[in-house]
Amino acid sequence: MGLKERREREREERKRQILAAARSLLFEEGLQATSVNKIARRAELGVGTIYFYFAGKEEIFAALQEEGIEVLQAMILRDLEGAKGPEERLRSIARTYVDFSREKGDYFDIINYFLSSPGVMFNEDLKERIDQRGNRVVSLLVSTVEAGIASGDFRKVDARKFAMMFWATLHGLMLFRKLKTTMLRGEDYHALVGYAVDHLVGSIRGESNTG
Amino acid sequence: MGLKERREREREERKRQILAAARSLLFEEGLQATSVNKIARRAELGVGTIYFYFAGKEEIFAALQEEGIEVLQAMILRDLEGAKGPEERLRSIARTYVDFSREKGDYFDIINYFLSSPGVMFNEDLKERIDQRGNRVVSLLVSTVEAGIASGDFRKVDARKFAMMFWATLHGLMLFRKLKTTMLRGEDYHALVGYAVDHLVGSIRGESNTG
Amino acid sequence: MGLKERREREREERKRQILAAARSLLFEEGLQATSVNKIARRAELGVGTIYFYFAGKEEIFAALQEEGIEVLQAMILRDLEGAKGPEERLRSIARTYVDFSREKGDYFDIINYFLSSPGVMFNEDLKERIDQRGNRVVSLLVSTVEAGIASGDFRKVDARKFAMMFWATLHGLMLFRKLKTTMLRGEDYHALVGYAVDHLVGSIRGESNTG
Amino acid sequence: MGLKERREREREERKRQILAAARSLLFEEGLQATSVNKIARRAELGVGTIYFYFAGKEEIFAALQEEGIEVLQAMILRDLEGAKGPEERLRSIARTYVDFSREKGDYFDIINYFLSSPGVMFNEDLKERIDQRGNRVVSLLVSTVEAGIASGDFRKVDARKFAMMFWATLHGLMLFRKLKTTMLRGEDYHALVGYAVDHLVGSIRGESNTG
DNA sequence: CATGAATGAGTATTCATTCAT
DNA sequence: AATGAATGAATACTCATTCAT
Repeated sequence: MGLKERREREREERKRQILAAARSLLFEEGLQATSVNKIARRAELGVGTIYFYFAGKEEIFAALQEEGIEVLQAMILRDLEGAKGPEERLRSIARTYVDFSREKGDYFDIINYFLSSPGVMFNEDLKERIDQRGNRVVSLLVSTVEAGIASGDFRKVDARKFAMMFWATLHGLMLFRKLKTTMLRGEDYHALVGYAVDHLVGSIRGESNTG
Repeated sequence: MGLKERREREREERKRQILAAARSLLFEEGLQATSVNKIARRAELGVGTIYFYFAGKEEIFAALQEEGIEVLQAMILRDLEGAKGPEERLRSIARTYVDFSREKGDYFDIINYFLSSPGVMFNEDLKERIDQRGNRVVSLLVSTVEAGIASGDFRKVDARKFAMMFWATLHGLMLFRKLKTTMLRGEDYHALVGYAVDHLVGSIRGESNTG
Repeated sequence: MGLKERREREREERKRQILAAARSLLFEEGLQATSVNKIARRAELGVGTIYFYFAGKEEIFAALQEEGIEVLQAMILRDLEGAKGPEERLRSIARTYVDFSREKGDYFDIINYFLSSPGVMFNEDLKERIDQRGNRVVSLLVSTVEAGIASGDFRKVDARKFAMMFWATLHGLMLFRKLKTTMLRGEDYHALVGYAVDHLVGSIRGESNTG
Repeated sequence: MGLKERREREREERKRQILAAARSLLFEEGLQATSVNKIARRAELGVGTIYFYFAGKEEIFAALQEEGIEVLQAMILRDLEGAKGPEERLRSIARTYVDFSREKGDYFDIINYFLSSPGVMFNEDLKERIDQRGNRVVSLLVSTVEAGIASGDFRKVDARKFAMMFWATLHGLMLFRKLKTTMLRGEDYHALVGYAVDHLVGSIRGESNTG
């Protein structure tokens, strides 16, 4: 069994090595320019080897997506530290998502890639993992909302549904960043995002706090 | 001058013919599989001819996007007819966007394509046109909100900002449809959308109606 | 006959217009990027019109080559003004060719294009004109040499052959400019050109002057 | 390690195969008509395979240029065998370059292609190799001149600079072959080349021999 | 005279994936 | 377990030229 374990460990090691290559390419050249051949070259591995560890290109990207979600989670947690009170926490998460989409644009792109590509489908394993990681992030939102409800800061909303909606709004707005030069020309994009967050946060504030 | 006019008309005719080919390909094979060569083949035209009428692939897609926005607008207007009152109108628009993203998925995809691809940029003319069409749709949202404010049904919010946020939320949620099999597994996607619309509509309802 | 003349004049006018467009393209985008369609667009003429005035692309380029040769001639004459004595005149011409190849690189390129392309052949008319212009430039060299011979500054060489050789050397050296980063790496290209001119000039200096 | 060696050998084999196809195309259809797709078809290989062995079109051409330089070198060495004395050796090299440009015109063209195309640049490796091969040929000239100087046949000139100039003159004159039907019409091209060689050789002949 | 629509073979290059070794 | 050679369809786009009007 020691053998089996070692095998397993080596396997994980190799996967990490491949992902490191893929990640550096992603950040250096962007999603589109990141091909399997390039990954192999950078990882100093044969192309075939890549396919031994990953079922295909999408799976590598999916792994990168996982990473991205983890990075996002870490950023949220980090920023959450200084945030006092449910409302401030909600705002903090929003702010972090905005930062994430700007500073870790390639991770954001890859998340958006899977969200936007109708064709791409994961296998069950992958689904499971994405599911978990994603939910962990959403959970941060959910529990923030729940905490607010418990403390009376927020109204009794369906915390999970609200969280999903909150995220959808943010994600949509991040895509709208591109409209800065067209539909949002002359308008203040940053103010729009601020408005949306204000509005959504305000929309669940407990009545006692509204007055 | 009759000649010039005829030329112009024929030119428009050809463009329509090319767009028809592009559109049918888009709907049959999807965005990704729609290439300039295929469009030319289907239109029974030389590839060069395509480039005589359109500056490049993106311009064809942009035209298709315009179409998509117009289709969306028409759908919204059609559905709006039966809707009485600002609130019901807002809900109607949301419902229509959901329908649009499902029934005219390829048009939705192409709109999302331009929203999601950081690299792609339009020339000024195109920007202008997209701008106008897009704003026309957003205007439907804006004026609905304004009407609601005027009638006292809605609170005095920034109508345009709220409209953009409303659209962002819907757009984000439409992308989340893909999560049905992962993060939203076991949850009711439809109910989520319903919840979001309810929440947003509720969030601007005039205080008199809230109680 | 007044009509005929007017026709002729208008025809020349149009050709000039086309060449102006071609020339500006040549200098802005280079030889390779200059296509007939682009020329037509810039000249605000139909493509067909271009073909009414020029037999084809090569003919336009040939006309540009003529221009280039004329520019070269003008430069040589201008620079020759200050040059006293046959030897200094010869050096002046050499210097001018070097300047021409650097400052009017696109004209140089087009001359080299016809010199280098084995396939391209002119019609008789064109041949005649190129012939004349080219000879006019070579004549400047020839007569400089002849003057030197007459004055005793130069030995009694075959003036025309020497002139052709002189030009061939210069032209070859201009092409070698590209070797600066390879074969001539670490060597002084400018000094090489200087050496060559010195050597050739020295090689025909009359014995009385050599001492 | 036997495997690695075999791989390497096979790799070289394939490259040779591709170059054979490219070479035969070059000689049959000329430089311009030689495209990567045609090379692939002739080599009975997929296009992608070509790119597996060569970084791109220019690299194939560069390899062909190397070949050409080697062919030239071989020709020079072969012809040099019968040549006695520095002067005769210099003349021999000149004669060979003339023959090379006529008999191996396509190799000459490809050498001229890299000399004439301002845009095309090699990578460092390629530079190095071209550098070496080119210098090997120039060395033949240089050492011939040096031998002449040592023997007192030639004056004490800068051997390398003279050699480069000598080559430049020859190369320029080879390009002028095209002028046979225009500027050199009625003149004896062959005599011009002969004159140039005579002149250049004479120009470095030691004084004792001049009288 | 002038137009400009139409062509379609052509360009270099990329790509994810397979499979025999 | 690992390799890397091979594929070939696919990509967007260009071009000189023709010809009916």
